[in-house]
Amino acid sequence: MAMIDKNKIIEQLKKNKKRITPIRSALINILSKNLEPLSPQEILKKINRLGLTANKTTIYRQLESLTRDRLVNEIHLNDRTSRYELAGTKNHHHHLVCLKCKKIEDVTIPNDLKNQEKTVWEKNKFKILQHYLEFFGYCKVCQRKNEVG
Amino acid sequence: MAMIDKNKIIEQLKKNKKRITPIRSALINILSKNLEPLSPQEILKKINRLGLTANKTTIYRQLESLTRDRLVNEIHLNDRTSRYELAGTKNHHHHLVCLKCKKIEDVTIPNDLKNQEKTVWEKNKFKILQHYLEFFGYCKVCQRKNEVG
DNA sequence: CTACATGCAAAAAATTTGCACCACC
DNA sequence: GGTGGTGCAAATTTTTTGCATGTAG
Repeated sequence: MAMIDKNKIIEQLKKNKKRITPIRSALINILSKNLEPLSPQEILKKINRLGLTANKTTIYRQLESLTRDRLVNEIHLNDRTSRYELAGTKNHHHHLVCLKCKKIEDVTIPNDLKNQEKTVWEKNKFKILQHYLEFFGYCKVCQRKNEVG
Repeated sequence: MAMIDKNKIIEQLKKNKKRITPIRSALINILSKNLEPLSPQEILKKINRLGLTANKTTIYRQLESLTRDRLVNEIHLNDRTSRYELAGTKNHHHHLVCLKCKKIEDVTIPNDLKNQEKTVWEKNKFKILQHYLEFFGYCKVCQRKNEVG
């Protein structure tokens, strides 16, 4: 998976009258380099590790703003924090969360949930705009480490 | 959808050396009568409304205990709180979350995600133990209220 | 310059922990 | 009567808000 095209994001930000500040830039960099969705705290740590001292409030506000602009997606896995990943430049995908090592992989599914969504429409007349689908289990590596419990 | 069989739960609780206290009983009652997954606060309010004054700590501990015993499932939708629903007596299902009125419906899908899970296995060699699938959109009622935005 | 961003402090919300007391079984 | 269960207070964690100040465009 190649580096995500940051220019598109910058362009979009300018269009929305958002400035390219050091912190926002770093945040987008971090999200684009990380394959896993990150929590605000994780992002904050990574930013601080770059020498940029950012305040948690700023991170929350950035993430909120970027989510509103649909440049970032907020997702909820089975822990009690929100997680964020770049949107738009990534294709629609789902996550494989390893219950052992906590690693999170992306996965795309051909045709995705078209059939299921059709079923839901027919059954419930519910108009689906989006779905979240997350899988939990054991990754390739952890399956090998003898027992899984 | 009929009333959920509480006897099974009671039985299971006894097997696990858990007592049938008024609060636990009320909690299970509430979860069994509610079609939507509830947050700890919502549960607390409902319990208090029954005249039972319960402490939030107790609710959290009950939910943790019941989740450990697999009598209750903890799920995360797109708000920032955990939600709980009875497990076991309900079949595997998913949720339709209305973005307008916030109502949550259950939905079951024939064959569920068998094909998708097969694909994931073939692609990633990830051993899936469970999945969460939640749909977001507009419910039948809210679709009618002219515009959706 | 000026609208957007940031930092700081403080509040609010969500969750956890310690300890003493209480009550099912 | 002994092992859970509960309440209360306080600590922690997560998220939000208000206000003064800073800075990119």
